[in-house]
Amino acid sequence: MLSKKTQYAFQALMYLADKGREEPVLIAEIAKKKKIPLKFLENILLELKNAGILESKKGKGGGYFFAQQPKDVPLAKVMRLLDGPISLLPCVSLYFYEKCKNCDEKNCGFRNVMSQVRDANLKILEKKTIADLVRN
Amino acid sequence: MLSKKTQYAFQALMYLADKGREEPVLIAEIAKKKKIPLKFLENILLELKNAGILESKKGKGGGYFFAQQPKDVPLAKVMRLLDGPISLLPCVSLYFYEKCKNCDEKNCGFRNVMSQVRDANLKILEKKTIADLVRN
DNA sequence: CATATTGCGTTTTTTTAGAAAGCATTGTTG
DNA sequence: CAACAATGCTTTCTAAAAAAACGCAATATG
Repeated sequence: MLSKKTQYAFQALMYLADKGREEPVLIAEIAKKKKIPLKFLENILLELKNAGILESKKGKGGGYFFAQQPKDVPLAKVMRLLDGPISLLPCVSLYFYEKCKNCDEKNCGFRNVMSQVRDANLKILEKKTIADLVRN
Repeated sequence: MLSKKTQYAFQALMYLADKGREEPVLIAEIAKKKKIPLKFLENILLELKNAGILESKKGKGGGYFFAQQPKDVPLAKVMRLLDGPISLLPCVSLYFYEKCKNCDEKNCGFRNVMSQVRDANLKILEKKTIADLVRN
């Protein structure tokens, strides 16, 4: 399951995508509309900013907005950023790989199936973007 | 990611499947061979037994063995039992469904994509069984 | 300068994962 | 039936992670 953090992130991103990139949106506005704890959301948005997905402006008239187009932000990117691996096992992860002690990879039936699962997931999550979440 | 618990469970099930259903295997043997903490494994096997996947015999010559054929135990069953939902969101889960507050399901783009992900996962995890993990 | 807003390190609280302990129960065998 | 060999089950502990809150610093605007 996705963590609350990642779920909140998607809610916020959908809200921002819906608003367009023209004028900044207040953290407080997003928090209120999407019912997300303010300070928690603050941290989430900051992470999204540091990852280059969002941009922010301080002071009056400030707020958050997309740094790139929503259609260029795959869901997989957001999930990896906030939740870590998409794979079900470390030994099949592309971005968070860890060697599997005690198992001869390549001949491990378990690993093979989990690779299939990863591929099936990525096929969707790398292709679908934030833009796909907002067009109804 | 799968929890350690579920990973251990699959290791143990693979070991048992490999041994055949004829004679019981000691918890201690599995724990040693697969390097799983003994008492933790005890609990895991017990859960698998209570779910009807394994069977056990006490006393001398006792141990664990499959209650049904490994080819009749889909991976999804084990995962749901020990880790809960396979879906990424409660509102798309078939077995652990929870209503999504604040979102008009059916028209929620996020939910729709997550449903696709769930289906892609289940297509594999419901079809593949323990037997598929052990044949090399 | 006053005000509005994000930035960010710290701390707190809650939940979950992982594991260990200990005794109860059941089965086997001589 | 005694002794031993296993699993059964409840409880407890610990550590890590997730979720959230706090407070002040930094920065932009008018």
